[in-house]
Amino acid sequence: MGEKIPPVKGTRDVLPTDTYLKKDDPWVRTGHLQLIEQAARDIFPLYGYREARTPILERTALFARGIGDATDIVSKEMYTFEDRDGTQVTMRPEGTASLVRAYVEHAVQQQGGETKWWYAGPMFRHERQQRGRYRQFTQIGVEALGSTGPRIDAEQIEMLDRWLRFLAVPFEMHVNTLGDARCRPAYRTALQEYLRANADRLCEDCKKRTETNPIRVLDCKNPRCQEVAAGAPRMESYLCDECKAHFDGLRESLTRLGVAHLVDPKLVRGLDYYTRTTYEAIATSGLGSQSTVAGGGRYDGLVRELGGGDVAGIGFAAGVERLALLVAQAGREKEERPVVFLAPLGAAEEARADVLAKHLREAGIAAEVSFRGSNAANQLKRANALGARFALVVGELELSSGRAKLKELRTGEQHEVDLARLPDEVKRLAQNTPPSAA
RNA sequence: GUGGCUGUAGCUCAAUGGUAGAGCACUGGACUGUGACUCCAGGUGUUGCCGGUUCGAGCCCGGUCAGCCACCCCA
Repeated sequence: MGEKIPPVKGTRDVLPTDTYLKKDDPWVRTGHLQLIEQAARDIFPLYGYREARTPILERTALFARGIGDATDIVSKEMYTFEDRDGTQVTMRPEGTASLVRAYVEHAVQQQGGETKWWYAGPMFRHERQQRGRYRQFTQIGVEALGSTGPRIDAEQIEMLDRWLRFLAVPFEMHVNTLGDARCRPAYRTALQEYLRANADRLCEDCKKRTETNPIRVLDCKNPRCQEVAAGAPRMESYLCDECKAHFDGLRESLTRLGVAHLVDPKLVRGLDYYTRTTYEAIATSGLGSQSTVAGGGRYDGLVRELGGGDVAGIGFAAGVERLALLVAQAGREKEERPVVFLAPLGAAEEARADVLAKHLREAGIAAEVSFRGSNAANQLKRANALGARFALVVGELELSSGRAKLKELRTGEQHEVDLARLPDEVKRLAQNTPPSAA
């Protein structure tokens, strides 16, 4: 026997049932992911977003330039390697850069108007894993390109709000503004000067952050740093007129659309490309310290940075595994179970059952046949374990008479049916008695 | 990348340094053709891995790997 080959660290299997999963595994089933994805697939097109699929593998330069060299993601978390022809390639750590590359590559700007895309797929970051953080994880995200005003920001935030509320996830929507290329530098400088003057009261990390990413200091969990942060200059008072108008417009729109939100001046996003609007949906319970369930913002300079025109954009990305943890806790899941379980008692009956199953499936009814050649009791036990709604025992009597008893497992009630018309009979009975909630 | 905690059967867990066990689940039977309740029977382990201490290690020690939690960062 060969040795067992373990999975790569930080990667996980998602399986349809959890009877073989460990109890303290904060993990989820395929059904949880499917519920989340299906909801996105249903809701996003209502807002005009259409699906785009881009490669998982991209040139390293795309992320280095798009996300920012100095960010943690680019500087220490990317899965990067040299392709056989010498090209430096990276397994994507996020989706926005790729979508913008595709937008530029195909000169989508020439079509005019807004471009709204959504995407779903695996992302890779080499981080130490913990609850809600994995090296391969899944994001569902959207990007809206070609519009500068705050109304589209509000529409997108309302869409995220609707999606999360449909999923019954407990969350709060936080919004903030980071200013733009004109007013952010002035604020950054003022903040840095303030932080340097108070460096003796900052933690070691924040002393570094003062130079690399001073806005992050505002978000530090260290109580002493928070005291310093409390007295720091505020972005609000440095916003240029345009940025201030944009933020005011966003909040008005959100209120008009009925989106509950709170302004969070400490909301800072880690990627370099964000300007003006930033927002995050933060879980209020159920997750550990990785409680951001979706985050996004405006990136008005990114398209130009990646070789395109002067095109504004805004998008968000949601962590599907984090959502799934919450959906699992709420007990919500897309279920797939057989409607009819066929239990044949001998070789001739098995042959007939196989064909009966085919007829049921042709009629759109989920059917499973036993392949185990066991007695009726054990096959019924199997039908019950699978959660089937009906069981049909096929024996000599049924073969000769062409009639059988269709047993409803929840109630134990048996209905006499004509095998030649089995799909119709099942449909008729399924209508009369609603499926059990269990 | 740093720190803490934890690794025993598919799962949940026992086992004063002295023969590795139970419950659940699974499979079969009681019931030669009717599940969920009941009863009976069956099997499984390189005690994560490597080394050390010891007459003897699942237990003690060191290392390592993995998982979880937190820092950091982010989805």
